[in-house]
Amino acid sequence: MSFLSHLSSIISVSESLETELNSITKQISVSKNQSIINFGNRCNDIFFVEKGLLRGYYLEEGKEITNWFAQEGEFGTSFYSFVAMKPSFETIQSLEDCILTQLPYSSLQNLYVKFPETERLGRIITETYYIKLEERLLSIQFKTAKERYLNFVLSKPSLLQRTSLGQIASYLGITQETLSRIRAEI
Amino acid sequence: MSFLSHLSSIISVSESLETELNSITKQISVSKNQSIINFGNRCNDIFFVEKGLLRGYYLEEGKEITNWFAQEGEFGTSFYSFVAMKPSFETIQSLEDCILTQLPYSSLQNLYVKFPETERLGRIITETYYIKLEERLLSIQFKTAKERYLNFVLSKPSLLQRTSLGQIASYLGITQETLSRIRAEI
DNA sequence: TTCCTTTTTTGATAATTGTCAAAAAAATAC
DNA sequence: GTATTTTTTTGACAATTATCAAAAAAGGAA
Repeated sequence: MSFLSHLSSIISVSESLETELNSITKQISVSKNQSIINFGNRCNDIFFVEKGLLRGYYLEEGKEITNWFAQEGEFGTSFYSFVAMKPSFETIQSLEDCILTQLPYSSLQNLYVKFPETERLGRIITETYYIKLEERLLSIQFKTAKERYLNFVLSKPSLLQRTSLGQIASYLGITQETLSRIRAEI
Repeated sequence: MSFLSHLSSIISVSESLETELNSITKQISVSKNQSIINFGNRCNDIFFVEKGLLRGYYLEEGKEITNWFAQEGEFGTSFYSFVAMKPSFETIQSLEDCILTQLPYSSLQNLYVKFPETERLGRIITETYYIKLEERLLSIQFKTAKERYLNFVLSKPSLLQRTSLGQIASYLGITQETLSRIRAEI
């Protein structure tokens, strides 16, 4: 689903808003395995994935810890950095050749002022992501590694093919070795 | 900090908005150990804690798992239930005698329409809570039980006195016995 | 294809945390 | 103040997951 139709599914997008959105966003192509944002830098943009796959990861004692994946139809950004305009703790990387809709922070802030109905968009999108995050927290807190993996397989089956085991393992909060063993015994 | 001054610290609250807020919210007193929302029911309200302490908890195999605490100046609600208007998975309980500002879902939705600038409030508050949740996720995923407890002591010292060990332990994703041992060795 | 690199699997062992049971301590009620 | 209930601590043991090391498998490049 494209950026505009995604937004249209949440609020009605007037013609003038559509024009404005087209003028402030940019479609960018990113080839596989590029770092779009590096940790330590401010993440000035939010990206909507039209095609491809992004992931955000932290470095924790030299190891890459996947914090999120963003597939087609999802947003990817270093949320803390983007919202607080502080340096990012995470690196955003393309796991495939991507087509992204890029929306800069400042344009979004102006958009909120110029088209107040987009505040609703921002609120609803954030609410949706909050609920997903809460689900994930509970899953990490109270499910076994195996249950979490099975849930991942059910909820994001396509990512199994599109990512590496290590990336999934760290997303689920387990080591790659443990995940490999879990897969062996299923 | 009261509900109104909390909101005023985020956006400028006009006189008419203030009047509206006063008319749609209700100050309620709740004595200690009351269940304000029971799991299985829809959570129709968001509560701002003027005084006292709330917690939200899940029942997981018969055990109470604390999902959040809300102290003075913070909001408490069953977020998923309130936003999605679905039955709540969690129970909200007063841990002390409380004075709460109660804002019903329907009034909030009307407020968003009547005072569009409040969409911004909703967005910013949700963003803030999202960032806190993300921090907590990372802490649970990558910190040891001891590190999480020490971080809790630093970030919410007053809750040590106001809650039980079991409530804190489940909030941190560990058993009460383990937390007791962690405390013994510090 | 063949080599080289990266990813995944497997093995042995250790560390962390959980479970179940009971005792000790603290809080509350009468 | 004493009894009762609740909370916290301690002990013994088990389960889960991590760590370190190495082998096997898979994927890419020339």
